[in-house]
Amino acid sequence: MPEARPVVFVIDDDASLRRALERLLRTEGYAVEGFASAQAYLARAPYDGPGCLLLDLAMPGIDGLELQQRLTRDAASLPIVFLSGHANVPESVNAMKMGAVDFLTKPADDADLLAAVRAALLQRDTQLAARERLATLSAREREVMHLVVEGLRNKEIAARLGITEKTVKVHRARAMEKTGATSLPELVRLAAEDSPPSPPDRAQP
Amino acid sequence: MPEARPVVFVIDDDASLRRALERLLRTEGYAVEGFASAQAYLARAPYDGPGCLLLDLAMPGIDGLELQQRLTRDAASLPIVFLSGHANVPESVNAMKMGAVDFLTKPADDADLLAAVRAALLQRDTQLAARERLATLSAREREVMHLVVEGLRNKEIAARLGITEKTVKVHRARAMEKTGATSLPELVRLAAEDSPPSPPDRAQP
DNA sequence: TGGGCGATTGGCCCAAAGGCCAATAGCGCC
DNA sequence: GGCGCTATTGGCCTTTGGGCCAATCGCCCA
Repeated sequence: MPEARPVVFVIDDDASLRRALERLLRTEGYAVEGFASAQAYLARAPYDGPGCLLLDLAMPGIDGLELQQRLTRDAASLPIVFLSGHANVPESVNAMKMGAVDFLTKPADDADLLAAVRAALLQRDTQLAARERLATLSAREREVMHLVVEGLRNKEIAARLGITEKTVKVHRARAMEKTGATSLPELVRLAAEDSPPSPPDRAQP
Repeated sequence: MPEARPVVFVIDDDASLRRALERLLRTEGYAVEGFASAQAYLARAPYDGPGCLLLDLAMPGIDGLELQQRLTRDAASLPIVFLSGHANVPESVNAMKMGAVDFLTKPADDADLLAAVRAALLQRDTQLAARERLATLSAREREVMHLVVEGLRNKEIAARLGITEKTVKVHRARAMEKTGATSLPELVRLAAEDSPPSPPDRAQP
């Protein structure tokens, strides 16, 4: 575990603001990485530990909303807190519909900002806990798990996959064991936390 | 079924705007009820059919956000689409965090408005479908269902409730039958749609 | 007071899910 | 070639979950 401390990725073209945010966040015990543009962030080596994004809306090149869209496409993306100076209502609403954790306006109150970051990191923790447990599953185990969670009986899954019911039982048991789920309902909820690239349940524009 | 057509409740203190919205919505085939204030809406006989709210933010007396908070407290509330003239970003973000379906600004494009209403009604349909199926459950059946969904085995539920495992089986079977769930995972998802007074998963301010 | 409904329980039996031990086969790596 | 991991399958036995029929009891309503 080289990454015990959560990392806040600050993406804002205003250098002085970045520095100010870094100071604030560091004193709270977070690791911070600043980027002057979305491109710079995208160029960074992928990160999949605990953390979140603190993202400016208006930036030269790729703007905040566009970056959000790109990142949200894959499920492994970090929760995003927007921080913007001259945003309008439609932009902020869109960002929220796309799954942003919060949308703050500059100048933001330190307490609000830290609260939003905490909320984002909490969300990330939940995400990671689920993914971590699902990560050790083999492809076949994951496949069986999904069918189980859809409500198919072992017999049906076996037919669907062209294998024996016995084998299904084995994969199913391993999936339960590896994920640590102690009941079917628990597995159902865990699996739900899996694939969800789409934000909660709101309509997409 | 006296209420086949969905009802859009328009709450706005601007009478002429209300009339315009009514015209637009009626031509789309919706039933419309207009109110000049939140109080007027609250005074109306409770409605639990298909429908949604089209709500102005700034109004004398109880404002839109406050009404949303009151309504959101109970799970039976209708989905809300905000429509506001001079809203600022924090207000709109709060509304979204509280579970609003959308937040439009005046003057709103007809197409956007109708799209938002459609999304809200769709959400309502899902809500209703779940509640309708859960409505016929007796208190005991519902109680057992919740424990089942939490992952307890029949034997444990029996001990918890101080009754026989046999009885638990009966309640469980009835719950499945009444809700139409054909598998445990299905029941889990159905029950999740039940109690949720809290908006999806975002942080509450 | 009789009927209907929900809560409880029993008995019987069958189907589904899980646990344990063992064995074979294919693949990639040391 | 051998080791380790995953996929598959078999057999056997136990635990759970469900289905069917039947019976009591308490309560509320016509």
